[in-house]
Amino acid sequence: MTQAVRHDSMRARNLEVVLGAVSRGGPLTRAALAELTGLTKSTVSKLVGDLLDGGLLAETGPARAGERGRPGVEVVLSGARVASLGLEINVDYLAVRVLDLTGGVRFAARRERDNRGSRPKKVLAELQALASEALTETHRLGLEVAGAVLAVSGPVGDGVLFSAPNLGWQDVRAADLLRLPIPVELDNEANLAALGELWFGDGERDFLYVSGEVGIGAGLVVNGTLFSGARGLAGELGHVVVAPGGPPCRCGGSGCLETFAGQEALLTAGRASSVPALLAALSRGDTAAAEACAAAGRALGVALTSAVNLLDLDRIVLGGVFTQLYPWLSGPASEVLSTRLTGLRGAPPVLSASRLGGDAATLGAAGRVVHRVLAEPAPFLARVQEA
Amino acid sequence: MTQAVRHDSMRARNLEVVLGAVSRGGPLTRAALAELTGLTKSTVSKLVGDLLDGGLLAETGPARAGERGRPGVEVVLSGARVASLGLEINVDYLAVRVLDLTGGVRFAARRERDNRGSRPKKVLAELQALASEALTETHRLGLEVAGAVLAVSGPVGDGVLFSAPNLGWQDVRAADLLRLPIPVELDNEANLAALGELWFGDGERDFLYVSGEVGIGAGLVVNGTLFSGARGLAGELGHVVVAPGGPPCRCGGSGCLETFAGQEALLTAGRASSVPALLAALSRGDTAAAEACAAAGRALGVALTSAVNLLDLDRIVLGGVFTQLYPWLSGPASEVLSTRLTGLRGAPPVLSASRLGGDAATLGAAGRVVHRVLAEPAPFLARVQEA
DNA sequence: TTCATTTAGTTCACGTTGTAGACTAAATAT
DNA sequence: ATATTTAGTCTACAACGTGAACTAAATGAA
Repeated sequence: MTQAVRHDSMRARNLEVVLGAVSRGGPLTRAALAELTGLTKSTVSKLVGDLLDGGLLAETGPARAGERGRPGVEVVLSGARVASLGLEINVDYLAVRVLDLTGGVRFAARRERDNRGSRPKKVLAELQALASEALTETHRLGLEVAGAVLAVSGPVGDGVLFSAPNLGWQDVRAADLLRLPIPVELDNEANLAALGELWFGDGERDFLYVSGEVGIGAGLVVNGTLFSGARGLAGELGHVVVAPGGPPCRCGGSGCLETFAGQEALLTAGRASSVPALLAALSRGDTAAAEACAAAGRALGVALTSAVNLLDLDRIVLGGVFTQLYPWLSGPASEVLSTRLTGLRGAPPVLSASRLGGDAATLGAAGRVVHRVLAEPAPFLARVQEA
Repeated sequence: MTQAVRHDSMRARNLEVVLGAVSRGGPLTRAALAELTGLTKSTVSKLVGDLLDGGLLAETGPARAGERGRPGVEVVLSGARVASLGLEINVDYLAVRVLDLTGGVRFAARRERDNRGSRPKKVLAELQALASEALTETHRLGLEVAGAVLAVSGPVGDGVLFSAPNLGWQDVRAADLLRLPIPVELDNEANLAALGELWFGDGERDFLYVSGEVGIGAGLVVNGTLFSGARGLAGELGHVVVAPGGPPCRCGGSGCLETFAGQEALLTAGRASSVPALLAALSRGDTAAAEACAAAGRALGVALTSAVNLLDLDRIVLGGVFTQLYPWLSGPASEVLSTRLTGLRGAPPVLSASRLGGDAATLGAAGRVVHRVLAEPAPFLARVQEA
């Protein structure tokens, strides 16, 4: 149900509106903000004053426009008070990243480490060490950490990682195993990478991010918001049916996308022992490797056709190993998309490789906390006033 | 961007909250509303007073609770002021329905008519006559018509019906061809039927409505809201790929769901000349007809598997001709769903037949106008105060 | 029958918040 | 120097929700 509005929530909302406008619209003067939000200059002045006091905004000095009239003083997001922590567990590394409110990276670390088959407890202990390091550094910088989000690859619901095909884990409450002084939230890597791409990459308001790892996941962004379905399990692109009579899949079905374009299938077909080996083979012109990628690309094209028909996408970003394999995958995939989709909807969706690569997930994870602060700045201001 | 809140929009929002609470929570006293919304009794009293004056709420007399204390006066939605018009163009009929704010049917008419191949102008002229009749009757009842929505089967965007496979139409601005004294909005039949099922049938907060007509469309409801994708073209279930090498499809691809479970495919495989003929054959135990339905059911199961994996559905409602074919389709379809989905997500989604049948679309169309009034009652109240 | 008790709804002085316009500040143009 | 233009602040004011006191209307016990 929509919440009733009272005076305090009216104020909270307006603070949010001003902060949001600044975060989207770069440096803005109070006058410009009044114009943008529809609030009066005096109200905007008060709101901006509170946000400045709270350390969420900062003045950048006079805006020298060279035009007539008194130049306005521009305000921008301030990175001086609030920070957020993004964490990621991947097959072969652990990663941490601290962002300030402006989206600036304040700390980043990555520990290369083969997590395949390691027990959750052990991996999370190591991650906790890394996170503590990040927190110490953040406090040293005088920043207050507003929250943390942990990215794992596999379906997540209600704080539980149901399965992680790359790690061999099942039903792990990963965030609860971390002992940190701030609350940690758990989410799917594909979803968070999609958000990373939205906020820091070339994602527009609407696109699908495809994460090719051992399994294949996807994060869907519609209207600038993540779509996660009824129970948060949306985006299982890997088990979209590509050929009903195809190879059996670990999900119990057969002919899922994963059986054609999952890492295992790719390496087997390409006769390579690892992704780097596959890439090496590709760059020296190995035909088996190239044909393996082409086949995977065609399967991906079929699965994406279904996705586009259901979800009305006009942009698809390929991430994970697909980013590196992009030159060999994208041709066959977009050919399938064109022939199957142009009939009904004019132009087929645009395919592109992720620009952020492996950083997308931690950026999205930390970014989610940043955006939560931007969406609800009131508590941070109240705390200041108490002091 | 989120809009800034001012005194008038605060009031508008609170009116909306109270009205929404009444529309969901049946008859409620002012005291109960205060409890529910978190507003004080005095505020609720004022808001309810305005809504009563505006004719959107009505008092039902004292709530005889038999308990101690003064009994509260319950208020309910009032059907006495505002009405809405739902229109539908189907292959073999035109339909009109008028609902009041309470969801009560005030007028309904259906003109049986074979629209296959008729020119848009002609069909819409007939529909306009039907709609005018409905409007006259509505005015006679003293109701003010807040708006109208027209349902057509085929993808719709920006007021244009891009293609209607059942009618043979292309790129028709159907709503603009109607000359009515109220604005008419155009939307997809599957989407509107999904909303009809949500508001008047057994749709819960999350489900997929599948509309089996000549083409196969779908309407997705998530969290009580219609999901329509970036450009409003989501839900093209008919062109989800079921078998990449399958029969060619009018969309340019091959092996789409429509080539297995579309009306044409069904009738050819079942050796029947029409849907009634197919049903007759089925009920007398014709094996070709039964096998045709089973095959369609399996194909539907495959397409729905992809949809569930992408969208995280736990409930699917079959509408259109699939409602009548349900007994012969549902077994094979849900068998495919179970074997392909139980591995990853425990229980497979629940399949059911639409309870509203052919009424879903007009109900959803008119219901959408009703819900718009409930979501924004302020203009109706202002108009009263002017008088 | 009477009166205490309980719950519903209204009234009104008050607090919070945004508004409008006057006013001050700081730049450019003439 | 002075007019003009735009930015930002200040202040009286209005809109709206709040909260406590108050009235209304029921039940239950003496």
